[in-house]
Amino acid sequence: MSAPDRLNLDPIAEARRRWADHGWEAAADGMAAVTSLMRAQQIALSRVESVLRRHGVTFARYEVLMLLYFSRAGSLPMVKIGERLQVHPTSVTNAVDRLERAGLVKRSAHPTDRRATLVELLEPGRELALAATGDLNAEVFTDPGVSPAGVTALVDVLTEMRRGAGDF
Amino acid sequence: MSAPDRLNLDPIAEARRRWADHGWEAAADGMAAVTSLMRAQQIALSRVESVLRRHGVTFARYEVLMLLYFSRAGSLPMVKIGERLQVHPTSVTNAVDRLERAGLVKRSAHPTDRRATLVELLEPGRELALAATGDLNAEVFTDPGVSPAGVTALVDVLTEMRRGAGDF
DNA sequence: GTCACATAGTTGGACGTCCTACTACCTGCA
DNA sequence: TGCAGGTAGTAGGACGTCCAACTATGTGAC
Repeated sequence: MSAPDRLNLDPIAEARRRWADHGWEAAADGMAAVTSLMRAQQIALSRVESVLRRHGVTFARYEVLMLLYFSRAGSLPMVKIGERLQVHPTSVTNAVDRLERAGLVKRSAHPTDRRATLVELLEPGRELALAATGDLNAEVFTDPGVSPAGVTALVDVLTEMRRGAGDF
Repeated sequence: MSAPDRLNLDPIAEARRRWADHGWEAAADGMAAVTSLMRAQQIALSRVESVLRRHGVTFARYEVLMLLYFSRAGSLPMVKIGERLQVHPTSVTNAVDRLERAGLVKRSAHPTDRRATLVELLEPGRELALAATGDLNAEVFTDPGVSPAGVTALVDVLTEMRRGAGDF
């Protein structure tokens, strides 16, 4: 081939250029940021899920297990789980259903509020959480795919974004 | 209350601290980065979807429309769409099914490869893409929720991450 | 030329997320 | 004390994503 055998360009950089070319300069950077975020999350989630799959859980369920693991009593009301993880109540119901069916957690009555349901971490759940964390730490978190400086910058920017969205 | 009326702390910063306390220092930053990414994506997607809902499309389908809008011929093979958007072929089938049912795109035969299917942008799809982009630019992309410097830093870090993952 | 292998697209299923709607229960105000 | 309004949790449904499996078609090596 006479043309420089140019491999694929970055699709997001291309989109950003097209945005600018169409007179949308003011929005081009934001578009690139949002689109990058979508794709990077997909990449990170995929890496995480491939590790967790060996343990028979998904990231959503793993997060529930870790939340319970770190909780003082080893149990939390459903609504607290939803608040901490920033997900819809029905997503908590879904995750707890599956964790309970797998024998990793147990639902029990709240001692004072009969509307509420406590989710309690069972021993198999605790063991799975620790084992999965070991693998995640070794295979993903110690090298998340960006330089240490990039990691810091990333967390800082996203913290700003989350705070602006009212996350905390 | 005598205690400093401390509002909710950042759940991710808390998790990071717990990670360090448990002897997982080497992984704590990576964990925080990945978790931040998950949550920030959810926030961004939510903002985008709330705008697109008015136009009757989702972000996945909007991306297909824009890809066709920017394509030279106004049409692309399914597989090309999947490659550019980095999604599974079945996700493309799903999105094109719905776009076609809505009269926004049309499937047609590929002129030389009988295995392939071309997706062609129809006039209503082109108009919807432009109108939705106008709203997205005005309501999300011009102010994505982080400072301009943050936007640049974010895109840079995520580009590094995507390149490392073999995205382009 | 043929056949093994690769590629394009679809179908069916699992899973997570959200939304709407609904039941059960709690709480504060009149 | 009693009722209105808020809160906890669940059911059903829409949607996107992936995976596994399958059909149809293209291609290269023998």
